[in-house]
Amino acid sequence: MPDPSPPARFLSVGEVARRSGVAVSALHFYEAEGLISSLRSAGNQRRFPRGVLRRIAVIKVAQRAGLPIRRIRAALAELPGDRAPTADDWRRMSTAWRADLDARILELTRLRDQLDGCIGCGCLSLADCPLRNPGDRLQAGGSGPRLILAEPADPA
Amino acid sequence: MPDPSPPARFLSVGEVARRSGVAVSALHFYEAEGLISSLRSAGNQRRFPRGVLRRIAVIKVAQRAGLPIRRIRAALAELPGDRAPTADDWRRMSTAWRADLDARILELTRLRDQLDGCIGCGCLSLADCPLRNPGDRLQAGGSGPRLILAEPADPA
DNA sequence: GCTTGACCTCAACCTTGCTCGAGGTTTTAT
DNA sequence: ATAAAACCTCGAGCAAGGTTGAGGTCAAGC
Repeated sequence: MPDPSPPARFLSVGEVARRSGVAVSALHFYEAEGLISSLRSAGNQRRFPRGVLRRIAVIKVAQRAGLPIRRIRAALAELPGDRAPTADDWRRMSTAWRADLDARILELTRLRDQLDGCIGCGCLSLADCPLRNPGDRLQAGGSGPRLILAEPADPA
Repeated sequence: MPDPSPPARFLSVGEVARRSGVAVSALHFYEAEGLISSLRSAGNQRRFPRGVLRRIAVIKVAQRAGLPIRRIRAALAELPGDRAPTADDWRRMSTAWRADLDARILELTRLRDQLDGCIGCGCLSLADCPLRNPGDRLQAGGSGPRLILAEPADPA
């Protein structure tokens, strides 16, 4: 085996766990989900290329941003598995995620502003409160006021 | 039989579902979780006071803000079940939620700014990248994943 | 007075992102 | 050579926030 003083080219799952702060079970899970991949030793133990640490860092950032595994997998699939990612690789990925982040931030900010506007007004009970009609979702109805306060049964 | 013109004082679960846009099963769930409550008819069917619609509106807003059921239940517990909530009731509740929203918005915004600063730099692989060391160790990832506090990332 | 639809309870299942344990093998240290 | 630590697979379980279905009851219309 190679001597341990220079950084080993491959890492065991335990080392990756220690260095990344991610549990071994999570690494197994990530591999099963296709977020990371490994070679196997003669005895069937995982051997991760060092680049896996960077991939895991990416995964953690993406999770902070609230992205689901599917999206992360899709993004990572664009990154090269062998060579180090180029600046362009990062840019594409982070740009896509920025859009997600922007959308989430915008929604929360709008909600907060509406909450501010509604503080103390109690208008949640009214049909025209912006908080109650986030996306202008108006249920289609026949005739008459078909908002929250409609009385008769009105099956679609 | 009661004439249907004046709004009935009590609503069946189906009516509440229709008017609130929440599934009957979810209403059962909310009741089991203590978010809403009902009386029962002679035949054991749920009869909701009209105020339940407002409570459900509150629940939906809180969920948009990303609050877990526990927090929503705690907030609703402060609201009067019988009389209509006062302006002060709303203010207390929305103020508390605003703090949550602010925190979430702040975290996402910071993440976005860091992502901008790191676009193309590839520095995720380095120990001093701000994205890799959020400073605050709070990285609860939504629902499901447990809180994993930072371990010493490669101190040796 | 019967049929239909809305309602009841309770239990099982779903999805996401993992963790935990059993039972067995490999690697490492002495 | 051996003991301990690390690793393997596979299945079950957890937590949140519900949905779905079975089996049975209630209420309303004709």
